[in-house]
Amino acid sequence: MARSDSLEVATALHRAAIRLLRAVRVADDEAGVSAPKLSALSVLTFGGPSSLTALARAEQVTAATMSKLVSDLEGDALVAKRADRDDKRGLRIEVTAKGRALMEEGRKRRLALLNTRLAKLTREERAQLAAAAALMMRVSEAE
Amino acid sequence: MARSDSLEVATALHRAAIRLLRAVRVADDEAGVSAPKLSALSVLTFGGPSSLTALARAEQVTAATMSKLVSDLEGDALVAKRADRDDKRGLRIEVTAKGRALMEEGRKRRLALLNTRLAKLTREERAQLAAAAALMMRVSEAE
DNA sequence: ATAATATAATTAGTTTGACTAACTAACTAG
DNA sequence: CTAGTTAGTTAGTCAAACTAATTATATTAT
Repeated sequence: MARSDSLEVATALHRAAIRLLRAVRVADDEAGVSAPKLSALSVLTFGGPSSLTALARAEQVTAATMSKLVSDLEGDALVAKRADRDDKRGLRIEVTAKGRALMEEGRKRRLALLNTRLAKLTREERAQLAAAAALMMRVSEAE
Repeated sequence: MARSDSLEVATALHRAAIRLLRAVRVADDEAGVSAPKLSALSVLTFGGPSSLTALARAEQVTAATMSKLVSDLEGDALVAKRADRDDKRGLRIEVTAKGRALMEEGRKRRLALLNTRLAKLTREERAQLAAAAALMMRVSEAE
């Protein structure tokens, strides 16, 4: 890997991301909540309550897409929608205790699948992946 | 990142992979061929002709899913299906010249989007991402 | 040799998550 | 106060994933 040329890196990362997601989908299916939903729950858990628009932006999807996701989550009592105090158009979406529990559950299931595989890597390789994940987030950010 | 604990790494990678794919989807949409299709084309280009089952396994999807993808690709003349010489049930799926060209085109478009962002990283960081991509492929492999 | 089983690919039908477009309600500037 | 903007929803479409069922061919066992 002498040059670390952008085209190669982009392609390799793209393929690797596709594979990784397909590999963990199995575990996510078992959790009963899909990856996008777990991701949204995770944002709400670690980032706190949020408006729909902000959540959509954080997850890089349209408001319409997020509206549906949140409705589904609400239907399963994993999040609660409350009216914004100041802006009557606005929502304050927050995770419920059940949602938090299920997110942790999902994380654990995902781990159960990935753990065996990550365990085969060295400590250094895992650290490398962790660092790469941070870089990927930066690279994926909007301009 | 003192501990590089598997749960954290798994979660971070998962989220990073989701984000990255959503970020590049924009470019892939422009290419006229979706990420899964480009991925299959890429496998066929670099790995050579393949049966449907083998291709499905390589892409970690069911045969039914791959059958549809390949049919669509065939409809656009990006791949050709030929009967296997030895096994009349089997297919020999190969990329056409058009398919190869389009795959390169897709790669370039993806690059146009990611290039600006990857360019902001240092050479070392890009190398780190390239190495991470290889690790992700290993981690995503079936047992 | 033939019957049973397994494998390759396809088809039908469902689900999920993504999109755009069109809408209502509410806030904000001029 | 009316224009325009912003927040969220709804309807309708599409692609990609799944399972289950079907057809055709191969393989294995009796």
